Amino acid sequence: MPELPEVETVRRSLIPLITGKKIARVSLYYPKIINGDSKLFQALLVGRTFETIDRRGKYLLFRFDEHLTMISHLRMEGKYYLEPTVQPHNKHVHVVFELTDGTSLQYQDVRKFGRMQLVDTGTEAQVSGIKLLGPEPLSSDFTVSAFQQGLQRHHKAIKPVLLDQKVVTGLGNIYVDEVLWLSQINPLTPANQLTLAQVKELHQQIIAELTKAVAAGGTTIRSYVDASGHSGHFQFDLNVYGEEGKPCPRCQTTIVKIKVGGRGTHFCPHCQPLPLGWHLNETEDAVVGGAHE
DNA sequence: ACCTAATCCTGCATGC
DNA sequence: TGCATGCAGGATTAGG
Repeated sequence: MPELPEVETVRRSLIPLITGKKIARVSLYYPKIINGDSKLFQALLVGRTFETIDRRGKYLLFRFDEHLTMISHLRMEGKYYLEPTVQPHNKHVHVVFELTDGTSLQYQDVRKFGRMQLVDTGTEAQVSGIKLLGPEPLSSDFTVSAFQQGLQRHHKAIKPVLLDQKVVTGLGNIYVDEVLWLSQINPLTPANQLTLAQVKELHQQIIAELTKAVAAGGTTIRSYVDASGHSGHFQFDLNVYGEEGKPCPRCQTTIVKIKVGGRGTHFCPHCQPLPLGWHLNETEDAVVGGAHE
């Protein structure tokens, strides 16, 4: 599931493969991947040359000549790679960008959740999905005070607040669980109840963790690979995600998995104690209230 | 305005 | 073995 480090790794690995190449034709095998008019999408890309790729949060921004930008979100399992021919690699390839040199850039997405759309370069910031994104966590915009102000506006649990991309963008389910463990903050803690010390710690851990994960080429769980087919290495640095039932690397207490905001959530009940008033019942659901029956 | 649940999809794991 | 069921989840949308 690509989060910021994986999307960034895709961006970096894809740039040298496609820069300067020209599109001869676009084949669509699942038009729903395209937001807006899919015929227009195909027509506008013919004759365009890839210039570079930028990134905003988890969105890739493919830059072409003629002020054209293709916004692409990989969602769960989207992948790009270069094929030596124009034939689709397999049944999960939904978009083929045929290049004038006889090769093709192919987009594969087993779950068909990914989306692409074309905009005039420079207008991408107004597109829904990008418009409301919070600061880039690895940029100077992501300050402690901006982070604190963002958290202050939410009284729901910190986990869904970090997932919704508005306070800070780029974190997904894996890295949220990891940074909360690193910061020793329970995922159910109301965002506006974090102490200043906790906000500072979380801010620093988000930056440190994402920086390390980018350097490791991302995290490969299930299926992620970059544009050259390489797996990431950061899965070996995970402490809680997917580790339910195993000992916490810090205190040896058994890691538990619960649902928070509808998402699987891993944490250490000792290092990340539940907020006041919460407890886990026998099926490890987090519930509010006393243990009385 | 706020929050939760359902939605989209497929592959894989589980259970009978 | 085969079939049904459930689970995974990012972002959007529908509903309360």
